[in-house]
Amino acid sequence: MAQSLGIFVSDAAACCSPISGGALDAGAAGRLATVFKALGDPTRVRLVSLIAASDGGEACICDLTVPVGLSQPTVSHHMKLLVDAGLVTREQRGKWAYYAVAPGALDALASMVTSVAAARLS
Amino acid sequence: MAQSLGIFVSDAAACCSPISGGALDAGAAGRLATVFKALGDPTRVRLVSLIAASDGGEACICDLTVPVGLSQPTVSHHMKLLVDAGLVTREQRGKWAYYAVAPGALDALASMVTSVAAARLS
DNA sequence: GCCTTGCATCGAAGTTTGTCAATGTGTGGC
DNA sequence: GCCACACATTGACAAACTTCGATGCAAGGC
Repeated sequence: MAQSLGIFVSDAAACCSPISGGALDAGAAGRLATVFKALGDPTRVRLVSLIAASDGGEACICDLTVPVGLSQPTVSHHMKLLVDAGLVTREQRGKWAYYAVAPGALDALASMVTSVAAARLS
Repeated sequence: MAQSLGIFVSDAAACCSPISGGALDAGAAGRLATVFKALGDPTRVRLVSLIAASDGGEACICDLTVPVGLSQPTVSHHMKLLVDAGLVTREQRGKWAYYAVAPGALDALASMVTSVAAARLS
């Protein structure tokens, strides 16, 4: 699942599904839903937002537990889901693991949403 | 919940949260997550896409059960979630209930996503 | 080598979600 | 009035999700 972002970025580039008359096929819908599901929890929306707004655009787990008010294992679990969805990257530097919003991931998501909306005008 | 769309549209207009240094507050994150959760299922992504791509931009339940391969009560349940999230509108005309993508909902969602991404550059 | 620190993983409990069959509700045609 | 049709609601059940405490693992400091 770690590459779902990669896949849906290229889908956004290809734009609009193959045969089904403008509607997304089951595969594209499934990959899109995976990303939406990753953002379908207030805590994870908060985490992405905190990371994006944080200094240098990156943060470690210890920076995030206090703002969201959850235990370290729980935050770690949420971060894993976000990484698996391709929304966030993880980089280990020494003892710390630095998380950052995956470059282009949110923009790609936004353009997928827009392209579904645009199907209404075709 | 029927007005979560309305709320988050105005949030998009106001753009970017109040105090927390660019990060979304819990309320905004919760409302955003509600919409994402509604799209966090392959079936519902498919339904929105089918409606958006369908003729006239609207469809009734009976048009949707076959493409998604689920029972009528299940599709009806999914549509209720989408309406509650403010992504889809419902209009009863005679025996049929016509569903359409809520005007501006997807665009508002896309711009919310973009604005979170933009927090990284502040 | 040993202890501390930051994070991941495991196992478990409680809640939520997706799905269906069965049933209810309202509209239109006869 | 009665029947057929389109859709919503209810009740039930399995699967998935969220959360935690406990434990494991790797890196750094002494």
